[in-house]
Amino acid sequence: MFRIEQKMEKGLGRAGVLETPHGSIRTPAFVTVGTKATVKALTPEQVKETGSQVVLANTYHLYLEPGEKIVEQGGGLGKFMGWEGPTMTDSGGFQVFSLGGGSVSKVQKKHSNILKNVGMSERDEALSPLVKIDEDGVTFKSYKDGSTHRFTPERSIEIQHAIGADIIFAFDECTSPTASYEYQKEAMERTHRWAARSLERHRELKIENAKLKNADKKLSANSHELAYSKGPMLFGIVQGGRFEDLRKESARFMAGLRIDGLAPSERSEFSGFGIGGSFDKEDMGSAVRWVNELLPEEKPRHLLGIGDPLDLFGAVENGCDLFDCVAPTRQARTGSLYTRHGRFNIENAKYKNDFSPVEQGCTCYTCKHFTRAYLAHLFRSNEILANTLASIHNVHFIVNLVKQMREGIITGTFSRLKEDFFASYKK
RNA sequence: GCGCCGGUCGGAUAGCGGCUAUUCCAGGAGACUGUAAAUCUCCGGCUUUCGGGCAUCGGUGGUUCGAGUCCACCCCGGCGCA
Repeated sequence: MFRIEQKMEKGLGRAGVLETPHGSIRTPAFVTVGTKATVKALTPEQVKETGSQVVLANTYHLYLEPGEKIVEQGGGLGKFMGWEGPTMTDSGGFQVFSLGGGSVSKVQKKHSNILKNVGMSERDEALSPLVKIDEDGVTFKSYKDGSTHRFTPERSIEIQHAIGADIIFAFDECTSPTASYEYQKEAMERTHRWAARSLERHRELKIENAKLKNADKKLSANSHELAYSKGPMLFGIVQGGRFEDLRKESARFMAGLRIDGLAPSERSEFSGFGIGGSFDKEDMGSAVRWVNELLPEEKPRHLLGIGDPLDLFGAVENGCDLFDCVAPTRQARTGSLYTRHGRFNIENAKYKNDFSPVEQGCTCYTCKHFTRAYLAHLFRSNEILANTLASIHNVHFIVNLVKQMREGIITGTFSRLKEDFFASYKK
């Protein structure tokens, strides 16, 4: 299922291949985000042309609209959205944070003011308008109409099975970076209990599904195992915030979690791991290392929600295989474009008459056909093509940056790639 | 020439005697890390010792403790009548 092709000589980085029913993913890989079963502003064909191998959608959004049953009836996530490659769904755990009020980034720069307010966050979250957490699960108020909905680990897994992605995630609580140690620990332990429940429900659904298939096709007992082995891969999510002991505790827990069934084939454990929650910008790499040193080497690791170019280097060399992030697409739509010299805002006055491409030498469709002046015009006149062309460039940039890191690992030139990039990329 | 209506930031507007002149657009800049995001924030006259201070509603006078708001005249625009 996951095969390591090449390991870095020093560091935890590795290049591998993750097999899914919808094709293989060559890792490290950037996963393009398509929350509502669409990568905003892009057709699946355009997504493919950026080099994206896999798309991640969101359980909570699809549950609210159009409803997981519709996606299921539509043939599952990939077929429904017209994407032929591998797919993933996030569990909805991130919405515990993002709908939890406040406008705090989950990645914090050290010494930022927000960290000085430690202790307020539990209260903030408790008082938040859209989310309420208890031991059993989370009560959400729909961001669309204010109606109340409830997610438990079991429910999230059921919905994800219905949505039908190749890789799904355990239901977790993504905490705020302002959370105190005490709260972070409490939330992490709850996430561990939810992980066990996610895994158990996942196992049940796979058995049910296998029995259904067997009954249908009158297959032999032997093929029971075959059918059972299909179905989505479930990744557990390591939490623990920015605290080393919690991160390590969480990694050990997730790595060791397994549920025994009646038959050996019914034993269940995670197929891979997500690394979630909040980080300090400055030592994200080491936070990831704490975790990856403890996770089993032979399983893939997905660093959730990280996509800043500089962060990606640190994560790759510390053993992460997959990344997803809304930044390339969101920033594209707000006029912020990546180049190897840094990011710039195409709406700035100086680009009105700049007839060079977004990035010299870039091979993306946008750079091959259009100028900065044209994009600036599209953005200023609010034309929807602006979003498309900008998204094509940004996604292409990030996807190919990670692809270059993969090649760097294979050819032993990762360090030089990193040095060169850090030298030219201005934050 | 007479009558009516109107003149508030680059444009469009709110304001019917009292606090810091409203909002939208355009303009300038910034933010964005598992998407409540084609979103959000800030700026916009002069001056400052960075606490603030001083201006400002076509113009000039006036009434009033206090005027963008009321009055008079003037300037400009629109409409109507000659």
